[in-house]
Amino acid sequence: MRLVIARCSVDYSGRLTAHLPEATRLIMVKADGTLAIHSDGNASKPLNWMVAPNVLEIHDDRWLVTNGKGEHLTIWIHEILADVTHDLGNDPGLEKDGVEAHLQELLAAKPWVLEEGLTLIRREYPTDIGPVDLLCVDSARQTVAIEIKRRGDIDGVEQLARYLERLDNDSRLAPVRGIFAAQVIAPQARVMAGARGIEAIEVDYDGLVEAEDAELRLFDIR
Amino acid sequence: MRLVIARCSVDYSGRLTAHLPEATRLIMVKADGTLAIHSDGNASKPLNWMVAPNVLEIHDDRWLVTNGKGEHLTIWIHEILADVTHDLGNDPGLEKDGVEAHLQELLAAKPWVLEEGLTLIRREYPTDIGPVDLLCVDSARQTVAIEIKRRGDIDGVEQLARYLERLDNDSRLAPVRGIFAAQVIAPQARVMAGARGIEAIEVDYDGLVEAEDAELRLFDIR
DNA sequence: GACTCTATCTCGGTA
DNA sequence: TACCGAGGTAGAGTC
Repeated sequence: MRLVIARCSVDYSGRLTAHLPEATRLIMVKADGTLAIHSDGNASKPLNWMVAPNVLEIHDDRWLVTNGKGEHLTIWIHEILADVTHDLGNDPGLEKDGVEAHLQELLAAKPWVLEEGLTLIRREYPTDIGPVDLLCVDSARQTVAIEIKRRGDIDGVEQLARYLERLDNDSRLAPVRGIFAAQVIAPQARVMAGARGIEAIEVDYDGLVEAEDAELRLFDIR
Repeated sequence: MRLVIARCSVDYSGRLTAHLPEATRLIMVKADGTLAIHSDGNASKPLNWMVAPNVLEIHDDRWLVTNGKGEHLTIWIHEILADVTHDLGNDPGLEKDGVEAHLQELLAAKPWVLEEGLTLIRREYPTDIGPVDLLCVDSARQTVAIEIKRRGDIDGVEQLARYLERLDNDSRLAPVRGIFAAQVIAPQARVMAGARGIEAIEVDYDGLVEAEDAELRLFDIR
């Protein structure tokens, strides 16, 4: 990683056109070629950037960065105040927990947690406006579409309502009812779900994880 | 701005929990307190961060960052390889051009680009759930509500559908039909628009800009 | 301060 | 590769 502190001005042209007047800034160039220009305040995001893959041409008075999509960035270098390079090596990367994907996995494995007798048909059931998180059948053999969110807001309920509208057009599945599952459901989302005849269920994520761990321990004593 | 290169491991807990195994990384601390941890590749975004306002406590073996929302970040410092501070001063900031507002301007000036015979009534026509981008009349004197996006997605179609519902309650305007205009329209949005009787039109932004430039040159020879 | 909407969104997944 | 949805979205504007 190369870190340059420089007085510079910048022009970007691509998805929009933008200009940065002269000031002192940090130019960060990563090993893969990704370049970012940071100021010292007023934003955690860079002022300008160019992601890899790109081509960096370094001239005395300016740096030119171009990519294959017709975007180009010109950094006019007025004065270099510092210029250091460090080899950071490969990064093992971030380990996340507590995201929607994991919640979907847990509920796909045990849909009956949401309602006694639910059986999974498939995850990511495709419709022509996008995939439904889970498609199930209930104990009375009615089709149930399930939308899963970490945080249950109004737009999630609307998303599920749209899926239900599409699925009801499929005579093999209709009539389809909906379940909106989330760790936390906002009051407005609950109201909206009620108005649409959709059941809103809060899920105990930590409880599910614990239950999963307990089951694992049954087979694999550690 | 303080730049530290260090071997470190990181734990974040807040909106999710995440862990970074030990590796060499850049820790960037901006003047306002915003902190970001960058690896050397595979991402333009920081691996972890904490935006201002926050509190940074520096100990020998670890840095603790906390904010008022119950999030906390722990950086375990194993070895510091570099540590420099630069005063960058205030940044004059970015000047942008070419966003949705500009597209709305261009179409307000020439609604007939979307459909022969369209005439503008007004921009940002108010309804009780928010302003419609453009309200027009067509050659048959029917009212037309137009929603403009840079990228046309399903939620934009829904937004326009809600406006149409409101506008149709106004007997001076009804019946009102809708046009959904965007530089690019997603297939799902196209399906949804079809289902709602809304016309979806992709707009050639660059072409409009060129046409505008050409017209300017007619009056103002440069 | 809370809410809404945009974004050079970024990023990861999948067809 | 292109498309699609999620995000610790961030950030700007409005009420």
